[in-house]
Amino acid sequence: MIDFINFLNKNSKISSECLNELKAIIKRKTITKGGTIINTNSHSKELFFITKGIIKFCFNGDGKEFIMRFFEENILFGDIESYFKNRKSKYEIIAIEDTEYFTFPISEFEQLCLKHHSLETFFRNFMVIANLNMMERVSEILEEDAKKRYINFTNKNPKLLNRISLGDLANYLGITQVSLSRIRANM
Amino acid sequence: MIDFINFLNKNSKISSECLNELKAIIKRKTITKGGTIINTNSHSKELFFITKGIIKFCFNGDGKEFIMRFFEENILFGDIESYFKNRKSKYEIIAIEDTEYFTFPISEFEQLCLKHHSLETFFRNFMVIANLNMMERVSEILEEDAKKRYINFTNKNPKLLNRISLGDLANYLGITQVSLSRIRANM
DNA sequence: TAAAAAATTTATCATTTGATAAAAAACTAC
DNA sequence: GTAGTTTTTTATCAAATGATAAATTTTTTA
Repeated sequence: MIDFINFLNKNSKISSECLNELKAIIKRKTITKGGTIINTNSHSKELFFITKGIIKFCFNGDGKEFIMRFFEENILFGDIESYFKNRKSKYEIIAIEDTEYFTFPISEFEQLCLKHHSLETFFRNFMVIANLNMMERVSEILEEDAKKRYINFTNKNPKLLNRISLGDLANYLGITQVSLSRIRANM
Repeated sequence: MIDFINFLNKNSKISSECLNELKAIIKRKTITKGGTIINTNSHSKELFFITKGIIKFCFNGDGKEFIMRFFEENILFGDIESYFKNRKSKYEIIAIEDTEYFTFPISEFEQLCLKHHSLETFFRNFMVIANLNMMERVSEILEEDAKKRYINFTNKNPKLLNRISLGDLANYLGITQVSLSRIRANM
């Protein structure tokens, strides 16, 4: 649990009392490659912190899969849309490697945020960073064509590259897998 | 200032003491159509709340303009990337109507957040909503072609439509203005 | 290890969008 | 109100990507 605590403390110092209360709501889980952590149409109410493995955070449209983001070790994430809009999940979370993770209910986390100002500050900073990431993703999709986006991804995520299938990468870039294969052939 | 205070109170109740301290850092400003609120390469450190008018939040790539979002009345926003990554702004904020707005420094707002837990909670909720908006934008760009995105925009923003030029809308949708004109011709 | 399954590549044709130029329409300023 | 400016439309051709099918390579499993 050390990694998760370090992650929490990185932005704002969390008291040991708060950490203990956090530990009480955290569960450890594992899932095998290809397994589903949350389903479309489920009501997702948890946050997740991966200690080993990768997942894809994705959704289905007209039979095709689109990937919002990959999450690997030491990142906190969750389907906050489902929780905050109180609706069934549009998204799926699927393990693309055997994955180990911590999970806890957002509602209980929010209760702790109300009690511990420093945790609320952490949560706010966490949302700021999540937002900056999404903004960067929007601006890149608007500005660059698929070839450029592929090159950018390989530069920014050299380590992820070997752990992700071409098809998943294509679904992340927003093009077909055949199209990505063609782009690579013409480089 | 009533509208801004209502906006603040919508998610979490803010004490009158906190509101008074907030009022002390808020300035009222106006800008005429076409005017620039923040420049690329400036160091943006403020949040903004529009009371009248619209702005475009955009950036330039290779001579072309790309629009991340429009902000109209009663929305809080700012170039948080510039502030939180402590770097010169990639983005520009340009008025597309004569615009009146409040503005205050993020750093002083953060100070108040440290002092007033409820304001921190507001800030966190604000970032959650901003993040959900950006996620929705990503998923739409991935899933839909330009024609569908245009139709979606007209459905979701019927009022904005009359206040935005075709060129700006094209820059928001991520296609050329000529392309958008063609799409409309074939409907 | 062999067979089966899955992932990737290659090829062909259709569709969408971009680039460019020019015409038409709408808006602005004097 | 008219000239000038800006915005929008139309047209043509090029480039990028999608859809589909089939071949090839890689991975999985029995």
